[in-house]
Amino acid sequence: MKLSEAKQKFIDSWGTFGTKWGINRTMAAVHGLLLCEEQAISTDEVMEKLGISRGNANMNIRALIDWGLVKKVYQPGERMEFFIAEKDIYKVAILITRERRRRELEPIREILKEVKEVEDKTAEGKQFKKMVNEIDEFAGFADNILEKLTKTDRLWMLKTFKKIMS
Amino acid sequence: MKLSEAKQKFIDSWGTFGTKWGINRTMAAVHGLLLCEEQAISTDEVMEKLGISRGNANMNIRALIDWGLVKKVYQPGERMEFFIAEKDIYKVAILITRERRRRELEPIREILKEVKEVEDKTAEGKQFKKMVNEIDEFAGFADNILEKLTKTDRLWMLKTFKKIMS
DNA sequence: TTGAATTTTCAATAATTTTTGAAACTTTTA
DNA sequence: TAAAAGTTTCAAAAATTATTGAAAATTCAA
Repeated sequence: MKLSEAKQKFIDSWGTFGTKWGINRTMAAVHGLLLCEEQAISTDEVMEKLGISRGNANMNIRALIDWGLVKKVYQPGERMEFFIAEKDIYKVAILITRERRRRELEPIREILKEVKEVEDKTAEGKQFKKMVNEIDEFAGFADNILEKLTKTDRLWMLKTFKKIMS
Repeated sequence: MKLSEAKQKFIDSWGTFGTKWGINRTMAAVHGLLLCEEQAISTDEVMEKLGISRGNANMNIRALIDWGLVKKVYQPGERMEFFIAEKDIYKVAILITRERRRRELEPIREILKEVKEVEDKTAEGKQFKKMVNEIDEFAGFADNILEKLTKTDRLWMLKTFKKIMS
């Protein structure tokens, strides 16, 4: 396999992978492209390499910046903005996990908290409360782990891994 | 909040939550509904309670069965099929994690394995390989943890939790 | 067997999500 | 300050994904 072919395959797959994680295909493809590029590249290069419009490129680059996965850099003498991806995959994983926790776990916990307060003494009501409580307890468990995981560094992660495996 | 209102809110939110996890809204809503029901219910009840068509109800119930989240049961004297959800939230989490690992992590690892084999001695090629290798190493780390997590039970999970937190 | 009850399939339609591209806006240079 | 260079916005269009509903297939009781 040639390098250009391998890069293409990686970028496409990263895009497809993104869709399964609730991220849109193009955002993930832009991320994949930037992971492949050692140097910062411009919006025009992203547009050209992925064959997408300026608006689309701009929006998805901004989204990646919001997630903390991409940084804006300026080239000396250049007026244009250039972009570079965080390459440390542990940091990438932490950033993604942190954002997903915030966007997915927190909202559901709020809902669970609300519906737990239901006033109902019937058997049906008790069963519902029990079910909701168990989900919330589990969500708390997951939340704690994710918080620890995302507040830490590679070393802690490796240590934890060893602990778990022992 | 009344019980019916709380259930409705829970079901709707579970549906929305699903969309963020790459599951379609209706599949998650059917799951939410079944989590609320102590007894097994029929396709017709699912259709009626969620206001969806027979085809839609059928497809999403089958999908939930594929994931192992729902079981088909027969009521004595009834020809119709009834469905009941797994209520143990730890088991639910394990089933979902197992399925997502299979659908999301495995395919990307296969791609990484392929693109790692690129023949290229240039600096650019080396950098690409290094990047892909790091991702694959991390994916392996995640894979191991998920495998352990999903091959085990609630007790192991709690023990692990304590280990991590200490 | 037969046929009524039930489940499944899938082409057509609807709903949702993504993308485009040009206008508006902002920043920088001359 | 003017205008060129670059960035952002967003309504309309395109693409994708989900849903319907009726026909086909299956199951089961008689």
